[in-house]
Amino acid sequence: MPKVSDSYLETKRQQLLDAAITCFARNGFSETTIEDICREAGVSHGALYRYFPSKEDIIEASYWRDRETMTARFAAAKKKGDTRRIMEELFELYIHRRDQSDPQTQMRLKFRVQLYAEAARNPRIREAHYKTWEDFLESFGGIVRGAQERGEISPVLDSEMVTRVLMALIIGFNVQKIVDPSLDVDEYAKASRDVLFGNLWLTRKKGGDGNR
Amino acid sequence: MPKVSDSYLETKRQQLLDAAITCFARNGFSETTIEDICREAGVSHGALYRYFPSKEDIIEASYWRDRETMTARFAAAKKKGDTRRIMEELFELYIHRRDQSDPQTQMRLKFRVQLYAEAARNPRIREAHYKTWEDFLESFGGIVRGAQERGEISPVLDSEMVTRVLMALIIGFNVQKIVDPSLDVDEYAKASRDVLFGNLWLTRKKGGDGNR
Amino acid sequence: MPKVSDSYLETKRQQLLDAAITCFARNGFSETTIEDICREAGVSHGALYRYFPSKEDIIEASYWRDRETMTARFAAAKKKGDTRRIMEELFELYIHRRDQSDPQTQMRLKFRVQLYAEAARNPRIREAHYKTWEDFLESFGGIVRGAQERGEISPVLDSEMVTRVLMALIIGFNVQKIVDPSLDVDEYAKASRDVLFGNLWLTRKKGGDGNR
Amino acid sequence: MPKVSDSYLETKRQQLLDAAITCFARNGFSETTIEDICREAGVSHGALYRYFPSKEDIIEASYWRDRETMTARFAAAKKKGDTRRIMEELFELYIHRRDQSDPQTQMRLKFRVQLYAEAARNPRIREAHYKTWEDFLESFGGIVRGAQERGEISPVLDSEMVTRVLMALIIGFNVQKIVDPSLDVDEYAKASRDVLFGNLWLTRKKGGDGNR
DNA sequence: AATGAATGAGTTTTCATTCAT
DNA sequence: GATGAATGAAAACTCATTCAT
Repeated sequence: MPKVSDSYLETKRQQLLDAAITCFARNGFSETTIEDICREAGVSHGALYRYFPSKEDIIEASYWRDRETMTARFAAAKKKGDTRRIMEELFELYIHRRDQSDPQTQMRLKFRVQLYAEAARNPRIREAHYKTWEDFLESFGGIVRGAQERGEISPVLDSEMVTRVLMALIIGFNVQKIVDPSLDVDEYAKASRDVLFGNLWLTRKKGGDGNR
Repeated sequence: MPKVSDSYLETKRQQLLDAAITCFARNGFSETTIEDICREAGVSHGALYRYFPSKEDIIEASYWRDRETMTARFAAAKKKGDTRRIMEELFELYIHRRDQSDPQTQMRLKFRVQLYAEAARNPRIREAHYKTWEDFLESFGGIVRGAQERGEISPVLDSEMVTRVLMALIIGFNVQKIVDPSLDVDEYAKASRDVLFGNLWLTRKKGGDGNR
Repeated sequence: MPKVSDSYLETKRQQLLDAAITCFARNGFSETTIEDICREAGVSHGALYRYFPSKEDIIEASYWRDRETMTARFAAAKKKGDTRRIMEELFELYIHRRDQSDPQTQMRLKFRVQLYAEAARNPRIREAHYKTWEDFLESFGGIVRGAQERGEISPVLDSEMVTRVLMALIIGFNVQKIVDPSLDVDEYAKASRDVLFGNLWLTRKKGGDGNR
Repeated sequence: MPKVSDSYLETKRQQLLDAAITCFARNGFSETTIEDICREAGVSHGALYRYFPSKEDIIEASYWRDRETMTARFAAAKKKGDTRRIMEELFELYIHRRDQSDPQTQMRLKFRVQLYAEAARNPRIREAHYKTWEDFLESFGGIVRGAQERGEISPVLDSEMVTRVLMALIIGFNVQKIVDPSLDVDEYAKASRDVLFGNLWLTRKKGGDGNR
């Protein structure tokens, strides 16, 4: 038996995880069987167990596999110019505005909604998620704080909470897109920007209330 | 036992649904067994099948049971004064600001996140959700349109999309609260209001961009 | 609570048995639920258990209920004139030639086929059946023996076996009628009589072989 | 275990069917559990479901498995010489005269009686049975018609109905043998032949009645 | 390394029977 | 006497995991 190269093993592992993500997105974690994943990946039962010791581990590994994509995108976005541009860029990236019609994109959105639910009952996933979001809050919060220091963003606002609002806009889009796939990403993005950039209200009576 | 009153049967049915919602919130739909629900409700599984023909039906009925609470709250909120008040009120209601520490509230939030995931794979739940949200978009959209006519809200904004942004803020809070239960509802609500009421940016350069 | 009359109880019992026979004929013993019988009879679960201690007892009682009909018919047939007439009469009666199109008749045939199968696994039913057929073999065997003494039927034949052949013609019709409901009872009866009365073969070469 | 040969799988399937037939013969279709079959075959119930998708399918497959034996025997019998010989041969074969004491034979008879009952409520089994018997009626009916053309059998008789009478003698024996296992196959076969070959009645007065 | 046959714990569901009212 | 709510044992079937080849 020849020892196969590590890269071969790694590639196969990634393929299995991609198959798993596809299945999990389609049918949720619990309703996806090992059989489903093997069929999707075109391997046998036994083979899968050489790469992952249990279904539980596949679920967790699929989380990290998906996260790779996300963090890579964020790192790229951070290099963009000013805060407003970064915010727009991020939004752009996370709701996949440019490739909304791509089935892969739809699938990823579904996968993430499954993750939200899984986080509610699976401590490992919850903790992983927690860590990821903590990092994001820290990282993006820093950008907000920079903007506050430069006098662009109101200093009375909590930078973490502002980040959370941005995240909510992304998460909330994902969920709504699943319930109504006809939801137009561009229209949503436009309305989100209008709200974020203060173009919602014409009148400003009692406008300061919220901040005091 | 002999023939009992209809109200007894109805009460029992509601108790079973409440037990089901508790279990579903705790462990998701698929990972909750009929046995779990019966244990929670303190009945035998044979008894449960007198009230619901299948697990699938319990899932759907639990959706409608939860929806009752939501729509009742919304109807009450609508009676409030001006648009801004309604918006605040709604937000207040849906993120349960007043009873955040109540275990029931936490449980309901979890239940709804499970529903989002279930909607992604269960057509019945997706359609029910779709209908509910369609009604809400229509209803709250009307309030926004009223505000636009009165010159409070910018007429260039799409009333439905504004509603969707509001919904996203609620949904996104739910999801984040689950991953990080220490997330403070008041701080989040304050940041959300600031964003909604245009207090995010101090500078207004290129302020019209968002609407172009 | 007034004591109801015995005849009321007896009538109700018979009604329950008739409902049971209908259900058993339709779906077999095992596949018929107590619920089915109660629905057919229009009574509640609990009521049925006042009349029969268990499903097993209903099965056995249904056997005896059906047997009543059969023995009554046989007693009547026996009074007919000569052997050949009795044989024809019997045949007539058991395959219900006169009321073949009656749904009740079809149902009874089906019920009896279920009984044959039940006898194979249920000692109580097998023994009851055994006793009934033993009586019939004895009774009809006597008629055959009478005919043998009078020189009508060949004395070398075993009277019991001749009876068994007659029974086989009846049982075999029942079974075939179930598999093919279009099977015509008159044509079958005619062919049976032809065979019984020796009109099958024109040639009689080696005719004595069978008796050797 | 790795991929095993197709013949291994086929053999195992046949073993499972033979185990199923044994159980069905012993206890009927409905009263036989999957567990019973697995115990009889010495496999786990998980294994059984690799070969058959449902109990329903096992029932149907057991029908075809049993039919193989029957049709093989009939094909052999058909090669025998003249009609009378074929008729005797067939009779011989179907009532298993030569191996009456073999437990396997007893079991097969019981299995067939269960099939008769199952045909009454299971359309798949009824239709399969119908087809099998239709083929037999056609095939054996041809032999009868041949004998009629050669002047051996009365031309006024319907060849199909004559076949049905023969089938009834076989079916009726099966059923009676189950209720009374001491029923002697040789004595029954002898009486049957006597009847078939016209040795029942000595007197022929009114002998033609049956045919008019 | 891969295969897929086998296992058995666990799931949903049914149903005969009991018994409080 | 009748009702029907409740029980719980048992059934069919699924599926993660193991392991012989």
